[in-house]
Amino acid sequence: MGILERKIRQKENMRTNILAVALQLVKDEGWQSLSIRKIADAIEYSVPVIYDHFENKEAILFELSMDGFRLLERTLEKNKRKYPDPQERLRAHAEAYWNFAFKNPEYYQLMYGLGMTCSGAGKIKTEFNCFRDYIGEAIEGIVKNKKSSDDETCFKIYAFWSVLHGLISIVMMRCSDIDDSTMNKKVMDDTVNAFINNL
Amino acid sequence: MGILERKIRQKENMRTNILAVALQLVKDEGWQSLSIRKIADAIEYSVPVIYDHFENKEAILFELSMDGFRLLERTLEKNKRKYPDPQERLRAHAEAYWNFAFKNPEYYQLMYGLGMTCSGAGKIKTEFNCFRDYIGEAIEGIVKNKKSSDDETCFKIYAFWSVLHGLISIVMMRCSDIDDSTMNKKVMDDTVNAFINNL
DNA sequence: TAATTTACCTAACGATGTTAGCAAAGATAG
DNA sequence: CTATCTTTGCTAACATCGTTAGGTAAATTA
Repeated sequence: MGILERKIRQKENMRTNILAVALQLVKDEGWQSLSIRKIADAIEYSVPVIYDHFENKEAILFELSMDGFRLLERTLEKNKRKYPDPQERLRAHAEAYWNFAFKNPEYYQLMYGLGMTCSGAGKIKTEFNCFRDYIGEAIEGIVKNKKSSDDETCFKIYAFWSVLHGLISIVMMRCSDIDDSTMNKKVMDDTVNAFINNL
Repeated sequence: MGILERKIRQKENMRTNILAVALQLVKDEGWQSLSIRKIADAIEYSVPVIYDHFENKEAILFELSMDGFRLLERTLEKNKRKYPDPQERLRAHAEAYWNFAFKNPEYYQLMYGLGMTCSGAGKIKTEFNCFRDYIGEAIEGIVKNKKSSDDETCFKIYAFWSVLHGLISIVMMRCSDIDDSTMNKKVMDDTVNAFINNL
């Protein structure tokens, strides 16, 4: 019978609706002002309904965080098919990571705990760290014909990721005194170039 | 007359006591659980007394953040006197930055908004960014005899800072899958070496 | 039609940041 | 010494937050 299916569909709709509405609220007003009551208002239901679909607020943040990682991963996966040359691929990954961060700052802040109380509190982190794996694969591709120990390769992966994440964080949290966004991007491009040339 | 002075002294004592107690609470229980009421409890006064000394909670966080920057700056200033050679100085600054972050994670998290709602919300940032200036000075010292444009030097400053801040953030937020702290330090040392050799 | 499950809401609890308003103690002036 | 005024500190409240208990009415099943 279709009734059960309809109910399941409705329940899923409600769930995705909550997530969508929460994300929109965050885009409009920032993470700090997101509240369960505002979500309830926006979906036009009372507060406890939200708790039929999520255990607590953190579960909502966790799910949104996963959405962020999935969104990023999709682009990286595309790059993997599009750029067989590992050097080009690494450049594309860096570009994608940068663009992702500044086109979806809400997601990036949530995923890496910038300027907000931590979401998954470490649950996600190691499991879901797509970027580390994707740049790791590319760097290994570049480095595999040269003499380079496993440790050295691992170090390079973290160094590469760090400079990207660090620069994004500094710019996003307004710690940088460079206002011009193209200028900031140039810092990244320069650093990525220097890094790749020295692999 | 000494009465006024005594009062001023008492008022200052109260103020520093609030800050000290807040910092201790944070060290014990983390930023997320710091509350005005807990501070009031700890100083054995009622809640509104706190508002005689600070405009709001954010003002307390701001002041603690400044303490953090001052604490870091003191070490950097020592390095400046201790290491006349800019290369050694830069290495010492990096080491100091790293040590500061992991000896005082509460301060570092507050200063750069890691895993917590932002404090000064950008007020401090550009004014008080001692680290940027200190490594900038050292890098300029290393680079000044080579052909290097102002832009290039500026880029290098941010690249250097980024890799340090990025790596610290990744480790501190448990995004890294390297557990061993000496191993993480080694990643930093390696990256710093590579960076300096390529200046 | 009666029983049961589901969907949803109102109202509350405890905790938060913040503030109004009052009481008591201290300082000052006559 | 007394009367005024300022300072100091408190109680009690407000609005907001996450979360949950308990009830009502509708939808489903028997």
